[in-house]
This record gives sequence, structure tokens and C-alpha cells, in this order.
Amino acid sequence: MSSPDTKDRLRAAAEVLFAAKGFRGISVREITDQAGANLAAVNYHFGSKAGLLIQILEQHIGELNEERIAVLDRLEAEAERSGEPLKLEEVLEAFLAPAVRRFLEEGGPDYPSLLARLHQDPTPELIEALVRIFAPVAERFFAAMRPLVPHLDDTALLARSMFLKGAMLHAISDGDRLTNALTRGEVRLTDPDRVLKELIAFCTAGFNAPA
Amino acid sequence: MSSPDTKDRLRAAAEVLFAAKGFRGISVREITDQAGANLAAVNYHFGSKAGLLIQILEQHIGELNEERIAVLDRLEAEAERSGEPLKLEEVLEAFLAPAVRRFLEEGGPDYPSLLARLHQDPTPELIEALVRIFAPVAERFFAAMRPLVPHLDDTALLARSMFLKGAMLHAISDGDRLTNALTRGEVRLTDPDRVLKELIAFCTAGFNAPA
DNA sequence: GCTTAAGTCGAACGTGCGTTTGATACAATC
DNA sequence: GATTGTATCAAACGCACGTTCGACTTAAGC
Repeated sequence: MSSPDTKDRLRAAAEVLFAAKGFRGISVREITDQAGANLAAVNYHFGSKAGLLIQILEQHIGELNEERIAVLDRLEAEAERSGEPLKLEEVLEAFLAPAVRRFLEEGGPDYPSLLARLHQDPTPELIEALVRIFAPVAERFFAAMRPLVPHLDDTALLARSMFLKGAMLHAISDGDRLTNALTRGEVRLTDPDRVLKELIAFCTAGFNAPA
Repeated sequence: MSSPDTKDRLRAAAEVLFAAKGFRGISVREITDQAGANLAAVNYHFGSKAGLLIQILEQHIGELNEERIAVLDRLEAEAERSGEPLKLEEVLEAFLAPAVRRFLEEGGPDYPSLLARLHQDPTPELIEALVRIFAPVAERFFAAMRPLVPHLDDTALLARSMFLKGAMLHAISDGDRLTNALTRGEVRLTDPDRVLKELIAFCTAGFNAPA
């Protein structure tokens, strides 16, 4: 019958479902049911289930990373114009805020949660796609950070970058379900702006800490 | 018949395999093959695949958490005797070191990696078990931390604890595979003592950062 | 009006999974 | 020596999965 947007509906449904339950946690049948499409549609339009995921990643995480780099570009231009050096805190915010902000858009699916899952749920095909998607932004921020932490050698910078990534992914994903369960819900971390503020403060201090 | 230790061999094999590829990533058949046991042995001895995992968790993570609490007990006793207050850095080390140290025991399976995966790969049954296992150590450390960070309210303390957990799990698991891939292997994070040192420095500064 | 290509459909394929079953072996118990 | 409970085994069960197939529908190009 050709609703001409079957492909879009599949993408939209898969975004939500993958984000909610991860790649392995969602079946092709669930996606096609949700999208009101035939079971065979995913393989017809995207080649495979993994192909569908990769296309979603390229689109949304690509946008996310473009935003990160745009903010960093702006910061560096301002710094050059004013003659003042970049501030570590600003660079970290440029990296963290776009991700956390997207997470807080209620109603929308949380790609970061999906990403967090993918980090732990690797397929060679997906890992290769992730590297391709993230390499530019990683190199860009690594270079920007380097002069801001002269007290750290490369190993320390890499290690602390890894900590930042882990903290961000964990905060952004459903990872705090266990945290909430452990505190018996007495304290709730529902305000993403608050989480972002704490995350920036935590990581800025972490990078500034002596070696 | 009856090698009387079939149950132990199953446990040992499952530890290694679960740690390497996660709960969903390993089949019962792989476990029984590795252990030289019959396919039905897992269900006979542990009731189910999940039952096997939970038993492993209770044993090894239980030991890990006992060690954490023992170190903290010792620190608090010393502090009381000397009249000096506990140091934040010491408390964090008490929490982090046992986990990272176990991770570095080469040859042994890395339970932390398994744990990191479980955080992202939840089954109600497993979540319940995780909460049961971690509740005591979480409450204990939360109480110990509380007076050491008077500048933080409960929300900030919880958020930063979550960051610490995320950073630790990410560092400890295979999560840095992507990090390494992104840096094209130019910098390697192979020394666990170094990682632990950086992690303690990073998180201590992070908790000390003003609100 | 025929041809072609794209899209959709129901149905099936083949595989791997966790689990269950029923038979069998082997001690220990009485 | 029969009985009982524990352990192991080969085999199968039932299910869900990703993928493929072939027929059918539709719309555009000639």
C-alpha cells in the first residue's frame, strides 16, 4: 500500500524502543508492530536490524556531536578575540550539556541511554560504527583539553576523560535505577539541570586535581 | 560417575564466561561445555541460569563488600582513637580499591566487568538480587561520607556518588575499549594501580568541589 | 497498455535458546 | 538385597529470534 513513510515510522519506533531496552532487548517484531509495518520491512529498508540501529546512531549522535563541536568552536573564537584563555569548565560544559540537555527533553527518546547500553553490549559492526561516529569529536575535545590541564600527562588525561565519560553515561542512562533503589527513593535525581550542574562541578574539579 | 564437584566447575566456568560476555551473551550450553558437564546440570544444581548468576554474585560481590566495610571499620576505629577526623580520600579508597584491585588480579575473572554489564542489562530478578547485595555497603558508605562533605546537600551527595559509581564501573569494565579505539591505541591504560590513583584523585576533588 | 521498479504482505526457514523429561547409574540406608 | 535419594545423561520440547522468499499491489515510464 505504500504509506510512503514506512521507513520513517520504523526509525521513529526503533529509536524509542532501542533507547528503552537496548539493542538486544528489542526484537524486530516489536519494532515493526509499533510502527504498524510488516515484519520484513526492517530488512527491506535497512538491510538488517543492526543497519537500522546504525542509521539511527549516525543521525542523532551525529547531530549531538555537531552541536558539541559548534559550541567549542564558538568558545575558541571568543577566547581568541578576547585574548583570554579557554576555561576548562566551559569546555566540559560544551561536551556535557548537549548530551544531558537532550536527555532531559521529556517525551523524546533518550539516545544517551541507548549509547550507554551499547558501550556494554558490543558487536564488532556496532563498535566500528561508534568509533566512526565519535572519532572527530573525541579528537577535537582532546586537543582542546590538552593545554588546559598542563599538570596531567597523556595517561592521566585519558584516564580522567574515561571517568568523565563513565560518569556521564551512568548519570544519563537508567543506571541510577539501582542508586534510587538503594536509597529507597528518599532522594530523587529528577532534575536534569541539577544533574548537569553537579556533573560539571564534579568533573572540573576532577580534572584540576593534581596528578 | 559423579565428579562430586560438578557444581563448583559450573560456578567457575560461569564466572569467567559471564564476566567476559555478560549474562545474555553467554548460553547455558557454553557454560556446561566449558565445565565438562551435561546441559541439564545448570538447571539441576541452580534451578535456572539466573539462579547460577545470582549465586556467583552473592559469593564474590559479597566478599568484595565485606572487604570494603572492613577497611572502613578500621579507618573509623583509627580515627576515633587518634581523635582526628576521617579523610574523604581514605573513605573513597576504601570503597574503590577493593574493586579495582580485584580487577587487576590477572588470570582471574573480572566480576566488576560483569557488574558493569548487569547495570545495563536488567532483569527484575537480578535487580532485586543486586539491591539485596549492595544495600548494606551503600548505606554504610553513605553514612560515612555524609559528615565529610558538609557543603553538599543530600541531592548533591547522591548525584556525585552516582558519578563515582559510573566512573568506576566504566573504568573497570571493558568500557575503555572504545576510548582506546578512539585514541588509536597511542595511549594505553593498562596499569590498574595508576587507574586507581587517578580515580581516587579525580573523585576526591569532585566531592570536594563547592556546590 | 505493457513494462519496470519499489513497496508491502503473509508465510516460512533455520537457528539458538532455556528448560524439562525420563532413563540410568550409583551410593548409602534399612 | 531391596529401597531411596542424588547425580548424570541423551534427547527433546516449545519458543523467540533475524532473516528470506515469493506472490501481490501500486505507480511511473515508455
